[in-house]
Amino acid sequence: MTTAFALRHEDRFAQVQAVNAWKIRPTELPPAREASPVQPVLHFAQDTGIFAEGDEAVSFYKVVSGVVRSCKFQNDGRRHIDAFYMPGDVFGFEVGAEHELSAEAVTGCAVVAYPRRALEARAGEDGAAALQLYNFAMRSLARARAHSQLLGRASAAHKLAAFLLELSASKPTGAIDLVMTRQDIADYLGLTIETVSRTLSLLEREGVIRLPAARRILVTDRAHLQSLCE
Amino acid sequence: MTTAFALRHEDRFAQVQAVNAWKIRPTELPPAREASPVQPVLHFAQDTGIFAEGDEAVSFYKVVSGVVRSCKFQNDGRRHIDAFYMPGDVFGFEVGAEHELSAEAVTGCAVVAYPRRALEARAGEDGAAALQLYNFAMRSLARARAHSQLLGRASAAHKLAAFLLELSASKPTGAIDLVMTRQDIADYLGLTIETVSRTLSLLEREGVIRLPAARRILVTDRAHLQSLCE
DNA sequence: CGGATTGTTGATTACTTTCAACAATGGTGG
DNA sequence: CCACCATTGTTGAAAGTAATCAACAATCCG
Repeated sequence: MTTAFALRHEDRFAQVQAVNAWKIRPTELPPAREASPVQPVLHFAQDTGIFAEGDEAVSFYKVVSGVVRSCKFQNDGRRHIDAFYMPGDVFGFEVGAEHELSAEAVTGCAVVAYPRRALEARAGEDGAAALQLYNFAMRSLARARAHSQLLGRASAAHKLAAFLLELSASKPTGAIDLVMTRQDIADYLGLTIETVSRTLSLLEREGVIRLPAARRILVTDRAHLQSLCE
Repeated sequence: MTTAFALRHEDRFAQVQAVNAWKIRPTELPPAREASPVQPVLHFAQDTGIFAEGDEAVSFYKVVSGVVRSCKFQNDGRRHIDAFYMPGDVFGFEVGAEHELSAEAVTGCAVVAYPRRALEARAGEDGAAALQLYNFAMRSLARARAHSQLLGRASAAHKLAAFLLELSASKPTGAIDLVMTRQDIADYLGLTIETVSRTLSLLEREGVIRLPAARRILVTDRAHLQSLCE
């Protein structure tokens, strides 16, 4: 067990290092003009880091296109995914000077960086801006609470059902195109990839979903899925 | 299983109802003067509700003395405890108009209520006040993230170790006086009371802690406790 | 077409929950 | 002050669920 974890940790670490070597660092970009209402759009290739744990938290980010994950690598080699951010979502909020989580591009994606110092300075003068900042933080808080409740929930089927409902919320057709791997889902739900895979297969056998391809899920019985979340 | 859950749910529900019948509701107090820098202190007896899920979120609260828990009752009868709040902590933040969680007095306690409307209005004018509000929200966010990571962690021993370290952080002597029940701890960590009890006994047998009384824990080997959290 | 990555499935093991009984504690009234 | 009862906590045995180990299938890329 220890060996396996250690190996996984080393693998992951090596991977992260490799990624960092060629990732586009926002801190390497010319500083944004503080007064400019339009911020530059940054592009990140799939599986590249946007910022890493311990980096100075110089900016907030808004997803323009693609999907971002924020995650924490624990010393036992496990990875905890805190959240997936979809277009429109804001991420990278921090209390202190440094990022406590890493953010990585799940798919190729475009994000806008908002310089934190400028934003917080402006909030000190402009109340409306301050309230907006506050509201973004509150939204993150609501999501974090919901995630805690999801992780505290008992069964794997519950977790998967809640996750699928979250993903399909914006898709009335019930067709979900997963952009994340099984490992991503597992790390988000506190499960293993095997359990994720098995549970999806189980849901398919029960007629709740269909899996025409590994990355495509059709929700055929949303009511049943909802009943699993109760 | 369903029956057991249903029963538990009914029991809990009845209990909450009974509690609500005689709890002191902040909304029943005369409205605080908006300009007043000193807010009234509210007192709550042990196990009484401070606010309930669905209540209009009229105030934020700061703990003066005692301990508060915020929790959510799920439809399967389980209770999820989102956080414990100690003196100095602020709770009751909400994005929307209603509380998404309930807050209850773990011990007899005193809290100060800050009228939300007045505070948010003031934040619109006074940038410093707005930033303070923002910082409180951010601190809640950091805690919620840490809690997610705790719940995502695998073993019961890990969870208990992290919980004990959290509690003993402010106690250099290593003596913890628990104010919460095993059920509270279980609902906070996503475990059952039996597992909490067994795991504590296990930690005692391993010489990491001592349990001179049910509600008293002595941390005898903090390093070992920390190694369990990695 | 290989080779690597990603995903699925089976068998076994380990851990937590459940069910059950009992012990300890604390408050109340005789 | 003590006996009693309710609440809270502990422990054991059995059952259930997810993790682990392992093999294999499918997919994607160069």
